[in-house]
Amino acid sequence: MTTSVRPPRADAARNREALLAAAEAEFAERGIAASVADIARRAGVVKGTVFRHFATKEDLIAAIVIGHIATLSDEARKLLGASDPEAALREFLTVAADQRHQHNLTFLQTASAGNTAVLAARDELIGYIGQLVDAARAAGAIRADVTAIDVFLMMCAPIHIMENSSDPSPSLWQRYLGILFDGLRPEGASPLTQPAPSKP
Amino acid sequence: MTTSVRPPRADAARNREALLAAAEAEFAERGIAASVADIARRAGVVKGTVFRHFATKEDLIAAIVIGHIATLSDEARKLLGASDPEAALREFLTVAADQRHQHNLTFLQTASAGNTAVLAARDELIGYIGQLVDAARAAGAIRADVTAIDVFLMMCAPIHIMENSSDPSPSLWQRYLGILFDGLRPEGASPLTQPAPSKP
Amino acid sequence: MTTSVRPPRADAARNREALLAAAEAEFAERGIAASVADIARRAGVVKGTVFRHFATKEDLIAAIVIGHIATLSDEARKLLGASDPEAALREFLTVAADQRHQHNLTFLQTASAGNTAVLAARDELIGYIGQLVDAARAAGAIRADVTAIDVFLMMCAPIHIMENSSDPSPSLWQRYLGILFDGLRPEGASPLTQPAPSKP
Amino acid sequence: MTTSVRPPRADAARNREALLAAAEAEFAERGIAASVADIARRAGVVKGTVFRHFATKEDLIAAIVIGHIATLSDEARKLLGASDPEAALREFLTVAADQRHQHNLTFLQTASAGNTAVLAARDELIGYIGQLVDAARAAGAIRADVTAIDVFLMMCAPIHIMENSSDPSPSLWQRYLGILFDGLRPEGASPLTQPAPSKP
DNA sequence: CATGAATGAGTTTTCATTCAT
DNA sequence: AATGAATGAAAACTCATTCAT
Repeated sequence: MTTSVRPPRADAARNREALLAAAEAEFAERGIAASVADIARRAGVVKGTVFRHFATKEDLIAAIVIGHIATLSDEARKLLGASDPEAALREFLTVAADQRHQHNLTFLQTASAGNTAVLAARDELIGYIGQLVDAARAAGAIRADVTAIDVFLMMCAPIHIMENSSDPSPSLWQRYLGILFDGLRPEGASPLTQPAPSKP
Repeated sequence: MTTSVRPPRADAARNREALLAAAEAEFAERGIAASVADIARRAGVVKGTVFRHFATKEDLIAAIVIGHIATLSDEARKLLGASDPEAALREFLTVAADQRHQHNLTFLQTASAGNTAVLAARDELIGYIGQLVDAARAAGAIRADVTAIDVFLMMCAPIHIMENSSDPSPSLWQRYLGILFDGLRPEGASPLTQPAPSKP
Repeated sequence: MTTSVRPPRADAARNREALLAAAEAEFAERGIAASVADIARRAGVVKGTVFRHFATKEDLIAAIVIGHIATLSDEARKLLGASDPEAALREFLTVAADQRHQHNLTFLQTASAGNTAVLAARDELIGYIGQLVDAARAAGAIRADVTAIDVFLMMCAPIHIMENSSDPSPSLWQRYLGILFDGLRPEGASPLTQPAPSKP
Repeated sequence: MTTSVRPPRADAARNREALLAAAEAEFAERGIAASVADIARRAGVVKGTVFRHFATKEDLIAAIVIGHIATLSDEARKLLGASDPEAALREFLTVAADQRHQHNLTFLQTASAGNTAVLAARDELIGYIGQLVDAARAAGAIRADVTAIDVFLMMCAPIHIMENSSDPSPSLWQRYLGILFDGLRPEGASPLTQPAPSKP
């Protein structure tokens, strides 16, 4: 019976959440240089406890990244039934960029690159993106030669572009999302010399 | 006649070049975490020699970045007189992305963000880009609302997009440069909600 | 009853003591140039452990200095109730010089000059010295124009004088303490041109 | 014929003086941590040149110390014929402390302990001090049991005492020279338990 | 004689991770 | 399950000294 009460689990779960939140905050403030010790302190636990929950600093990063990807998957799923497929795709990209911007964590992506759990979450997200893209393409809202993988790969570009600026206005990414989205539309699309990637 | 003066300088200059090359290689392989010790070893010198040439790891990074920016400035200057302004701008973006791709060093940009020498080189480059952009705009090849700073900030986007892929084909960036450039063209351009940044 | 709690603490406390002892020994042998690595080796721990106990080399030095000052404060407090105030002050200066001599650490004083914890301990000590001085002055045993701060500042002088000798006899400092103490006594005291310092 | 002109020597001598001056200034500003490189830069020469003149950093320090000792020897010699032996001794101690204070170099003493050239200069100085002391003792101006070596060893004490203060007034040392000198006078002198050192 | 580049050992400090309690 | 002390490898940077030119 897994329904039997196990109070310690509640504590552990709370610690896990506290750690994820603390880690996000520390990484946002101090970049990849955030230390496990600082994260533990911020979460109100001791260093050893971090490693009980996440075998490795990399695992902790992966858990954060997976959380963000899952949020995006949820968002994409919600948008699947939308009546305007173009608006739905645009909304998804807006939400994705906004999330990346608010949790200034693009660098964590790199740090969790090969992690298999991240890859699985990513593939799930790409599935949802595929459905958004297919609907938009069917509605003539985006060019024919653009794929789900393309959109997934381009998802963070507005934030990356913005990060090249020394002192950007906080919503500057919207400008570049606009330009990018125009590039995705069928009007004025010129043929692409490179084929779409088969794997993300 | 000046070639006969100060032979030791030749050695020092050779070391400097070797260090820059070794540093680029190490940074490309191991990211920003590449250590000065490894760079020294690769260049065949001792750690202390690195610091004789570059007072700080950051200075070394800045020297690399400045080198790349200077190369791009040269390229842009060469393209200023081109007869086809659209092709010239596209060629510049192609060269820029190709350079970034061959020396997988986008992250060094971030690491040298505040460096004043880098800023100066950057501003010079933006000046040249501005001339390319003005010419292209005058020729009706790009949308009216796009500025030199926009182009500068977007320059690395194709590489960043490509880097999100686990196993990209080596010329995948060309695909995204194509999409991006389509976004820069006047056909099908939709109004941008965010104003252009006034400073890079 | 509290002695049975937290055995690991005992280990840590032992390490802390070992580190302080090792640091004193190394500093005595090699001066301020003694390295943290050597101190760790001597204490039988690893370098990292030093920094777990003392965040900084300076903190370690401060801990040593504070320990010595505290010992002197204890000594001074004990002497407060003595029946012969002159003997009490002389005894205090003797103990102080002897301590300084046995742990040849006058230079650590300089190295921990600005440390606030050291300053607090110092001020406490000066308070006790003040009481010894007042009692001695009231008994006519020392000149009227000498203050607690004077005595505190002069405390190490016998050791400094002795250290100027290449090969002193181990109790040579007593000779100079004698001369100094004669200078503090009312007999033959000539007026001082400089006022007493208001702060140590 | 050593009288033949050797212009290069003039340069070398000038460099030597510049180095000594620069070294004194650097040591005064940055303590024993002053680096040979900084000294060279300040003297307007290159690091290698420092080592041509002084085989070792220690040798450079020794040269400075010897210079100061020689100045004191000159001063002592001048005072030998003074009519008031007490005033002469007091003047010598005043000049000595003032010199130590103006060139805040007590720490160099320690760093050049053991150097044979320094020892020789020191012994010469002690000889002159001996004559001053003998004259003062003959005049009844100082206690019978005090020797030249005592005076030599005590010479820097006023400065050391003053250096224990965090923020001393610049002439505070005069206060402690006064107290110390009172200790050297015959009035109120109590017997010393330790014999005078036979060697400095 | 001077130059200044190279050396290499050394410094303090940081940090992810392990492990006894 | 949590604690927090210990580990040990690594990092950036400094400096007195040597030596080819």
